[in-house]
Amino acid sequence: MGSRRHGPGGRAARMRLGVKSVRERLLRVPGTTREAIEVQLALRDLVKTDLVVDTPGTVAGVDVAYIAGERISVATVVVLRFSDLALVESVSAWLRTPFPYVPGLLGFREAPPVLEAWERLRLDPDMVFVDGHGRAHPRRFGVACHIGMLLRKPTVGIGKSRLCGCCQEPGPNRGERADLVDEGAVVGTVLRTRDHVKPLFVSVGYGISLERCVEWTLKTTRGVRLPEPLRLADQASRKARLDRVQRLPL
DNA sequence: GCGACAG
DNA sequence: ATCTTGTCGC
Repeated sequence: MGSRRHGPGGRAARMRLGVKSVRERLLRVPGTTREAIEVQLALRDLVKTDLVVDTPGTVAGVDVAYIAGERISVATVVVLRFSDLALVESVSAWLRTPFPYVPGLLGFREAPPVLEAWERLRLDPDMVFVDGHGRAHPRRFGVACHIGMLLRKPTVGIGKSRLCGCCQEPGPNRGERADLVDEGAVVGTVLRTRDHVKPLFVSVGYGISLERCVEWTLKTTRGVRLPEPLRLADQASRKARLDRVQRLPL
């Protein structure tokens, strides 16, 4: 129990900010892009990779849809049983969109509505899949890190297209991969989840290793390119969006 | 100055 | 992300 092994993500960093302050910074709507970037730089080194993780019992998928020219955000969280990927819970919440879309600052836009939905959950998922990059981000703090740190859950970031970094073309078959390298660092894995289909960009969101992220991504993907938690979240998200339009038309 | 740029 | 019809293919 020495005071030795406290890296950048440990006690020292938390004492500089305070865990409460971290939550506030993650949820406060920045007034400028400059301010948003400063928050990311202050929190990037608090992204843990060593949370205690057993094989998850349940896994969540989160996604956000937009209405009326993006003025309203509809967030959805689905929960699946890890063993058979059966859907066991689905909740949604809508919010006035808090922040514009700016590449690299997606977390400030999607975290508020996602938290709103998350708090309506009856279950407490063991891990989370987020639709967007984690550390495969110019400042190593993509939306998956933002949401993972907020929820304090092992989180995987899944991007459908590249935000930063370079990579070789992975082999053509499911399971084949290539490192995603940005400024000399491996920030993610370009992973083929289906034969001859465009690969996904997998990266650490929060709490776990990149290897574990890849493992869980493959274990939750069947038949289609996207992992089941995200496929179902995407599907439920569109339904929730339609429900919202019909109830409170614009 | 020009191109790149998650969802 | 969203706006949008049909269409080519397994």
